Amino acid sequence: MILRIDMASETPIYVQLRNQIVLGIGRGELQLGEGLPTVRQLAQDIGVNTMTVNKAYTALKNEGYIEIDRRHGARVSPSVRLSGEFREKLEGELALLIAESGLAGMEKQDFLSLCGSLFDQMGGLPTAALER
Amino acid sequence: MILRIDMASETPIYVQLRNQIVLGIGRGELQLGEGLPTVRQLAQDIGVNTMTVNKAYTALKNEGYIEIDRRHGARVSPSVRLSGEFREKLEGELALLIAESGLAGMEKQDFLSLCGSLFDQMGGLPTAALER
DNA sequence: TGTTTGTATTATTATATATAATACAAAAGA
DNA sequence: TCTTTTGTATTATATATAATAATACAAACA
Repeated sequence: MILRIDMASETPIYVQLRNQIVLGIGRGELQLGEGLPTVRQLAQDIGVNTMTVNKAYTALKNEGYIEIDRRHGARVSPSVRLSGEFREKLEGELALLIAESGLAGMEKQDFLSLCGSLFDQMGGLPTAALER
Repeated sequence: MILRIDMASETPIYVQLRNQIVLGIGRGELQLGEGLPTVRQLAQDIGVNTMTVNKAYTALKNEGYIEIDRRHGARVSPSVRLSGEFREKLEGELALLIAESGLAGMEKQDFLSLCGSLFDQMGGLPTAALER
């Protein structure tokens, strides 16, 4: 899996790492149960400190995306989580994106089409087979 | 318009202000061309520094949401903008939200319904009348 | 017994955020 | 003209976050 880190971005490196890995799981580029690189390996590959990678891994672990075992390192969690607070976060961020999109001249149907298209690109989702 | 600022949030106050105002414009709570409070007034109302409010206003101005005139203060921009870079930002943030939603067990149709519902709540959008 | 794993610790640097206290130019209105 | 109000600029300070560096440690393996 290819990790794209923008050192000039205002988004912290560990957040970029966390986001890229969530995207990788969602797209199916990272299989459920698959092992992730060690913190030292990944830190060396992208040229950052080990603690920066560790911070991303710790965030992913706390959110339930990965499991960390001192024996095998980090691996994608074989199951998914259903956080109650996630719904509120989702609605808040979606409302802002939709307000911005509408004010930028985007039509409702175009927005929904884009969402549907992006959803279809997620090959690693457990509900992908149930899509109607 | 009611501004909800969470002083304990990790999101900077000026970003919260910026987001709330964008949402207000999108929902129609702030009419196009309507005047915003002065930086001193708003700063006093919510109990923050004037430069914090100024930072939010400057961001909104640079994004094209508001216009600032030393005579009348800040007012909602009567027209909308079509930034080319916005599309990339939108797709990136949407892809991440969709990956998280799918991994949380949310189905595609539920996500699209939520988006449609949020879109309908935006009463201030110039395309609202064209909705099919 | 070494090696590798995630993790903890301590220190340092840089940047972002927010506040405080002023100050200034431009425009409006009395 | 004078005063007020506007956004904005400046300088300083305090705090928090982010990232790095250099180690160190316990747990689990081969």
